[in-house]
Amino acid sequence: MAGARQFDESQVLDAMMRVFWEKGFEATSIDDLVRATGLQRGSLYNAFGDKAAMFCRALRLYQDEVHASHLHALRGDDPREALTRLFQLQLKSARDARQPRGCMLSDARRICHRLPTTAATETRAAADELEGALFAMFERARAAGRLAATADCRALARFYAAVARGVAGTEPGPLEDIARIGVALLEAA
Amino acid sequence: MAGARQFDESQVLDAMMRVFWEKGFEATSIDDLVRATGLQRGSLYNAFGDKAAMFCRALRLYQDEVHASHLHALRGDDPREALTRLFQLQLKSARDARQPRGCMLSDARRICHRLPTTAATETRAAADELEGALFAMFERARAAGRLAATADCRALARFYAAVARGVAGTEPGPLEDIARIGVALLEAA
DNA sequence: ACGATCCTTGACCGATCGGTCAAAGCACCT
DNA sequence: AGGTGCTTTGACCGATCGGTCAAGGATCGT
Repeated sequence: MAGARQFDESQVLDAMMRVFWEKGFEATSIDDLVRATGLQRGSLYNAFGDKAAMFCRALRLYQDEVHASHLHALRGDDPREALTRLFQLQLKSARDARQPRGCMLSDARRICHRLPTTAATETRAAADELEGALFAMFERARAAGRLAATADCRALARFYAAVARGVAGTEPGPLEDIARIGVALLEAA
Repeated sequence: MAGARQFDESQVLDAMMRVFWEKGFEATSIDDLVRATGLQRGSLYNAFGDKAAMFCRALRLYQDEVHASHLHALRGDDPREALTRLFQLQLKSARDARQPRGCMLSDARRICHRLPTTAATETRAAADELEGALFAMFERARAAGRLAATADCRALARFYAAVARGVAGTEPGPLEDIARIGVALLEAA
């Protein structure tokens, strides 16, 4: 019954991530995690620490598996292509019934003042990454002449980051509309 | 000590609304409401019913006091003016330290599947009102020739509703940027 | 004056919360 | 073979959760 680890840590982390992603930090109970992972309470605490630490590990997995692809979509210096890629990723997530709706990061950001200090700063930093990536992309675009020299890259980044936050939980149909408008408006400017 | 109501119901409702607005439905405990209102548990339950009913009443007050002004901002057929008014309202809220950050409605929308049926449908309906008001405004604008005849009013409404959701909790500085871009992009199109 | 009715109060309920711990067991090192 | 060090297990902890209720007091109609 014991001696060495009886479980695959990455599988367990994946299960924990899905629960936190779906229900958020506060609404997720340890019993939820027990059910989802198949592990016992003691094993969870022994392996990860307390609830905040479990959330942190789950959040880090989310960053690596989900958020990283969003940041990667913003590569290059063509804002139209970059935004299209980002919206396409979000559309794919929205259409995938296996994936929880919403964004684990922006949910975490909103409640991070109730998290322990280290978890809070980590969450804040991660949540600000998208705006940073958007800003960098717009700056590359301006340098490449694909954006007016007078364009306010910071403001554009903040705007599209707000759009990205705002589409969390949206159904695929409306999300298609939003993506189309998001790209069209940028082209018009 | 008793006999007739010892409290001003509207004052109590206002206090409850602020708590629910700040912390959300799940993270708000009855004891939080007891502290915020000054009433005892029994009085709260006697006056309003259960926690979901308290939330409903608070949400209705939010609609009347806060959300209604947002819908009113979208009057007329000039999309530039309407959006500017909406963003100005949000900026004013963000600058007002007495008001909680974020939007009680979009927060409620996200967790409404955990509410009782009646509260859930009420919440959903209220949360969809902004997109409806945006749609109506864009249609008036198109009829008045202020928007291209080919403009997709539904898509535009969905897009700006997403922006409005996405700015929840944003600091005044970034919000100014977002408002400026939001209006500028529409003008360019 | 006197019930009837409503409100307030504070104790109380079972359930669940996050977290702990001793007992027991397996695996590895020497 | 026999410790040693880890994991697993399930019972257990105090705190808090949403919700209830009997007791008691104030107000009103009659």
